[in-house]
Amino acid sequence: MALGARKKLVDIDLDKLISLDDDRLAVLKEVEELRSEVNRVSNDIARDQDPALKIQLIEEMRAVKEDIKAKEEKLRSVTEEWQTLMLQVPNVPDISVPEGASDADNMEIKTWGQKPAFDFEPKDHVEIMNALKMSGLRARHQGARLPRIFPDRRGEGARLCFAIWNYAMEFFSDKGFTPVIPPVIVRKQNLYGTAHLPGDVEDYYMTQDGDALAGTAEVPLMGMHAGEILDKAVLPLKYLGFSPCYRREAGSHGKDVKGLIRVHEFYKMEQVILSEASHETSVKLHEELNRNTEEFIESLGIPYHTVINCGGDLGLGQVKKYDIELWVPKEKTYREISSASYFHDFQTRRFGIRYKDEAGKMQFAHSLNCTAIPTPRILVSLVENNQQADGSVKIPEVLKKYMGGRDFIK
RNA sequence: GGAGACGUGGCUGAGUGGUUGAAGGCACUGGUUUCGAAAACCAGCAUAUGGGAAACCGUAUCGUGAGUUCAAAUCUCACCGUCUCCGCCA
Repeated sequence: MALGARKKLVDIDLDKLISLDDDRLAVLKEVEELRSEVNRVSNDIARDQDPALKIQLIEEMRAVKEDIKAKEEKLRSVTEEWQTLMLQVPNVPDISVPEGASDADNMEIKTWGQKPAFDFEPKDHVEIMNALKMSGLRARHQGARLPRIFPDRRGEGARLCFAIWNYAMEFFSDKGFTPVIPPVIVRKQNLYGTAHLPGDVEDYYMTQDGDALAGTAEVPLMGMHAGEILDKAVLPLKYLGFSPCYRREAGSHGKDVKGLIRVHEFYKMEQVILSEASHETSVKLHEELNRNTEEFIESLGIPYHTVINCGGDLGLGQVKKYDIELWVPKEKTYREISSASYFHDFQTRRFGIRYKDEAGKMQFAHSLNCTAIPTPRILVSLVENNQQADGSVKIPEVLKKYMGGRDFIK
């Protein structure tokens, strides 16, 4: 655990946690012994017919009860402290995860596609989309600060989004995913379940009722089966969630804010899987999830590379993560478009999602998730890679039938 | 927004203060029977946690949390949720 935490650069005092746990168990034992006595004597009181003896026993138990109250209070405070620390304990990263502090240390493991060679000066997506009236991108959307209200997509821009959604719906349904349109107003409890919390609460938009707007469909989709005991035969459960996503991006410090790269409100299709509790299965499904999205991007013909995320770039619950990053010609760099991670039973323990195995033993399921497609971020690479000398944008073959059979947006 | 009803194990459904972790049924598991199956009959069958090699024992759990009591599924309060009717809206 200590090595795992160090690899993730998570600062946690495990020795303190262990000693807190010892304290907790010691007090718990005392409380349970006293409760046991009360239970035993209470039964005697019920059975015994002698009124005088009854009164005596009741008096005795009254005193024991006071004792219990004091010890329970101690148990409560120790447990609270213990719980707070427990929630900060990270899942152990896989041995194949490279060391590193930030996304700069992620390792490229694959590249695909031919980067476009333009015989004209290429424009960035803001210029292209403005010229084609695909969005209401204004000056304030091009600055160094992330605008609170983000640009719309209109006309061909809106149509292109629907084309992508429709195509993605078909593509991922064919791979056995059940489409779900989940609620995005979620209880905070669900954010603890997915291990987005405890973290920075400032990252979430909250409602007057204390609920949060989810930053990804992963949150409500995982919550769908909270507390359930699943039939093993239904595993793996594969869902394709489609939802708006809300992120305050409180800690992004003006990074990647230009145009449609990073926005507070976007739409995302997300692959979520609940599987049997087997490391081998998790690994297999993880590769599969990531491959699904790679295939999807390949079918759109956009050059990309895949990286394996380093320890410092992993979330609290993630065992391993791949990011797919698409080529952005104008910036001459790759931009993240997808994240595929698996969690073993880290999330399902918190949600209480279980099933009975062949031996009749209760098991916590494993969970995984991976971006299918985010809009509008995908538009950045799609538009820039497919731009033509005349300012038009070539529509990828697979999207044509959703764009009225046309070849270009002009 | 108004009025009422209700939340019990994988499901269904009894249970209004005292060996009730919880009757009965369904489902499931094992057995008897059968050439095999069905049916029938018999037996078993909640979860978490602490101790134990195990058998087993302790504790907690009847929507959630608090309270009353020697003792709570059962009484009180708050919250969450479901259902029905009315109103409003689409």
